[in-house]
Amino acid sequence: MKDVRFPDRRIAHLDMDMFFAGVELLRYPELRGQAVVVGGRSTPQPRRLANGRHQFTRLGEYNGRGVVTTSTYEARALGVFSAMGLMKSAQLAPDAILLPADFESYRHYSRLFKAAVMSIAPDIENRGIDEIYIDLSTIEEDTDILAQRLKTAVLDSTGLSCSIGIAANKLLAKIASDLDKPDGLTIIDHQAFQERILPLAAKKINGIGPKAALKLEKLDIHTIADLASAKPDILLQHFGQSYAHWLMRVAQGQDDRAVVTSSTPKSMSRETTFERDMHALQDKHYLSRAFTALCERVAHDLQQKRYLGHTVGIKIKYQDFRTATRDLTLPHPTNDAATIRRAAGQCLKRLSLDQRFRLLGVKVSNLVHSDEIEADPPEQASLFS
DNA sequence: TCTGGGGTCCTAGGACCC
DNA sequence: TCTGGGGTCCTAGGACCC
Repeated sequence: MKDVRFPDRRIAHLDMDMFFAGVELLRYPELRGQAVVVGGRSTPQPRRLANGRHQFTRLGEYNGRGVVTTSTYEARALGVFSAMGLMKSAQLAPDAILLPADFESYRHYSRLFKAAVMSIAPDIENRGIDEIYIDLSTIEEDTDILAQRLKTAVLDSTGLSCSIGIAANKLLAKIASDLDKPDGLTIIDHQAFQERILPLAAKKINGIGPKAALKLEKLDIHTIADLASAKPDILLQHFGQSYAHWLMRVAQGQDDRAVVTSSTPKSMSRETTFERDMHALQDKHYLSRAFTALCERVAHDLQQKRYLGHTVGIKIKYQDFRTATRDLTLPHPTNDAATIRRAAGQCLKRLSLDQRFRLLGVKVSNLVHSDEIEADPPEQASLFS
């Protein structure tokens, strides 16, 4: 049975509700209903007391660098959101509970909810740990019933709620999933597009970030409706040709991107922000060890996933937040820590290191899967020996 | 003591090749 | 020797997303 609201495709976007914090609440149910924040680089684990209860860290006790990874709705009500500096959020909500992030656990629950969805609708596209697109076009089932079944499957498999948006394409499904959070189910047909999408701020569109939004504001374009009725000349004048055309299309709710069910990685990287800003000479020994450790972690990641990379790159973020990158393409792909370390060292020499920096990163890109690599050809020398 | 870590994609210039 | 156009790879930076 085709749903008349989706004559062409029927795409869902499923977004877990405050995912990391939700997983933590499964572990510490006594925190339910409280302002809880997950994040921090040096956040201690809660201590288990003799009486079986836990002793938690309060946000106000935190000292150091780091940002909020996620927060419960109660914490958001106090103004504490993802990506906010912990020191700043501590001023807003000193009594909020602070928990360390446990990505191992989040990945576990991520696998659970994705498997639950795939048991009903196999065509999913991963968009990170806590959200997916689902192509429902080929499933013969009423949209509302199908969506409810998906939500129930996710809840049964994880104990966590999610929000689902359904529309004729990914663009609108994504916006829709955010409209009735938490535990939302939002279906966007033509009428809902007019009534609920057009009045939204332009930056609600995935792909219009802070920079583009600011430029649009200056052109007196605030909502998606404003964007839809903007003069093409104006957009072409202020944005590149291709971005301007994309803006015009998305403002009409048009998007024909496919749901991509499999993809191969393009790069793997590791980076670290130091507790304090580093100086290349004064902190030479510490930095050398940290640099090598990053290379080893990248190499380990590559080996585990069975990839090799042709290009090794580094990233530095200076005191003043300027970032600089350098990279080097090698004659042969590698996943060897020492080889990566040597190449990264070459890159580092090409950067100015007189200013202190707060972050150092190592990246390997131009990846090939080890299955695709032929056995090493015989060395030239051996041909003549 | 504001501002993490892991990614993707796009643009643009220069080298190099045909 | 000059002229030109197209294509690909490499490098650096930046916007954006979760």
